[in-house]
Amino acid sequence: MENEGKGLHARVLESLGPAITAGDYPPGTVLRTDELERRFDVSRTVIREAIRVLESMQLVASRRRVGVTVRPAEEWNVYDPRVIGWRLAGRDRPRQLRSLTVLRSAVEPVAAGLAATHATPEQCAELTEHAMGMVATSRGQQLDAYLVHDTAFHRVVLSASGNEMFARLGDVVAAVLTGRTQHHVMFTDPDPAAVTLHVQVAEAVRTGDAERAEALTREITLGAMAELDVLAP
Amino acid sequence: MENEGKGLHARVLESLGPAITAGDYPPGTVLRTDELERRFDVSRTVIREAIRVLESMQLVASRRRVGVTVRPAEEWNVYDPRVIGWRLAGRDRPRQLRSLTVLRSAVEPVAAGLAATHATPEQCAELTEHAMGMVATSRGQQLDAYLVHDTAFHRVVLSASGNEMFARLGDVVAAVLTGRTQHHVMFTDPDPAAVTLHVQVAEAVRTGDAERAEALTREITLGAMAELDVLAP
DNA sequence: GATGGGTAATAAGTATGACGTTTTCGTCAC
DNA sequence: GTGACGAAAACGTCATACTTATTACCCATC
Repeated sequence: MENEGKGLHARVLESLGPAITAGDYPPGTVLRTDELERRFDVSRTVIREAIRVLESMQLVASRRRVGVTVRPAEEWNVYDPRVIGWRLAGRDRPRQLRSLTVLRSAVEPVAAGLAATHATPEQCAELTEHAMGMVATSRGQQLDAYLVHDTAFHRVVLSASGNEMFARLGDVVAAVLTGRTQHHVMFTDPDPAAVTLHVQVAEAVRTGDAERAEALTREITLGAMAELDVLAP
Repeated sequence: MENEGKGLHARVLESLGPAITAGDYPPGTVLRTDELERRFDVSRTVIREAIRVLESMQLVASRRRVGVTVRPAEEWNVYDPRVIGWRLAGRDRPRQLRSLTVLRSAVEPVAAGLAATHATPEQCAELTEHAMGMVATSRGQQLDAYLVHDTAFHRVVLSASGNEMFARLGDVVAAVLTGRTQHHVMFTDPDPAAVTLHVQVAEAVRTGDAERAEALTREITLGAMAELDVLAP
């Protein structure tokens, strides 16, 4: 484990969080703090702080005289980056990947459209740079390098939209793209059509063509949706 | 204050959270725990638990020898319901309202399209029911009753999409709609065209016409975006 | 036998004092 | 001026005692 230097409560969190989000504790399960104390061999302070964080993610609810009860999945803060990470690492990774891809397909086109009217010259430059990078690494099993440019590209688009809520989805998109690459088994090069679309998006944003940027990005995300049946069965 | 029966740490949270998200403490400001102890007249335990929660929202970072430092707004967990609530209640309410409306305009059309193929008969019934309710309350200063049906309608759409990430945005949309009504000064009745659109969306979802449901919902959200300049200057 | 109230048990909430640990900053020697 | 060493400051952890809300059980009453 790499739990050095993070504080004990973080260690407890990294154990309980994944377990709960993986469904190891069905909704309604009660966890008593003194039991957790013994299980992790830490003080009440530590357990309580971990519980507070889980509570703030709506993963559990703490009630007097009854204990810490696990809440049903519908009530979780599914936008919490840690919850997303835990679920992506756990059992229902396919389900989570689908959810995120659908979310992405809704958000990114709109973000690209906004970027076309809000992007700074620097952001436009970054965009074309990464699009070029994607072209350069799209052949010959350079999937790792390709992924770097791909995630950077989409991060810039979301950021350039000027909407803070969109910008914060950069990590989500990065996770989806990384997940896609991991499952691609490192053999097939990226779809050339997709690469071209990215170049065109960069151009549309640079020229301020919002409608075109949106439509092109929608094509990209539609492609991601199409891959989904192979990717997350 | 209505902080009865919620625990002391929640009281501290409800004081610090709004203050931080309102920008009362510029990024980099340090809060020392012993100072907070005295300020709120509670024990370290309570302060520490509140800090842990703020830390999990990425509002602050706690570092040894230096204290609890306020993080820049770009790093906040802006999807945390409490953060959203605090910001909506605070100084940059207009900004937050814009962000959320844009997010909504991206998500809801896609959600409606998915709902057209995923909605259960019960959900279709609820949809038409609330659309009818909107029609019935759209005239004669019944804005409160109208709002109830409006929020319920959009909640069902998001829920019927079958995407958990969309479903969790129900509260966000409700907040936006409520905010809109509050600023409408209770004099002008809802736009009849918008009401008609809702009825048509309900019908499109019921008949499984995804494209139509999406397009109609996009018109609704475009209307919301248009209102924005008056609403959140 | 069902109902209602009171009481005791239980588990979380709070307070406090002591100690550990890391990080920073200042000082001192070189 | 540079380096290393050490002390101080703040959070981190632990142990313990005490408080409080909630539940469940028991007993009396109807």
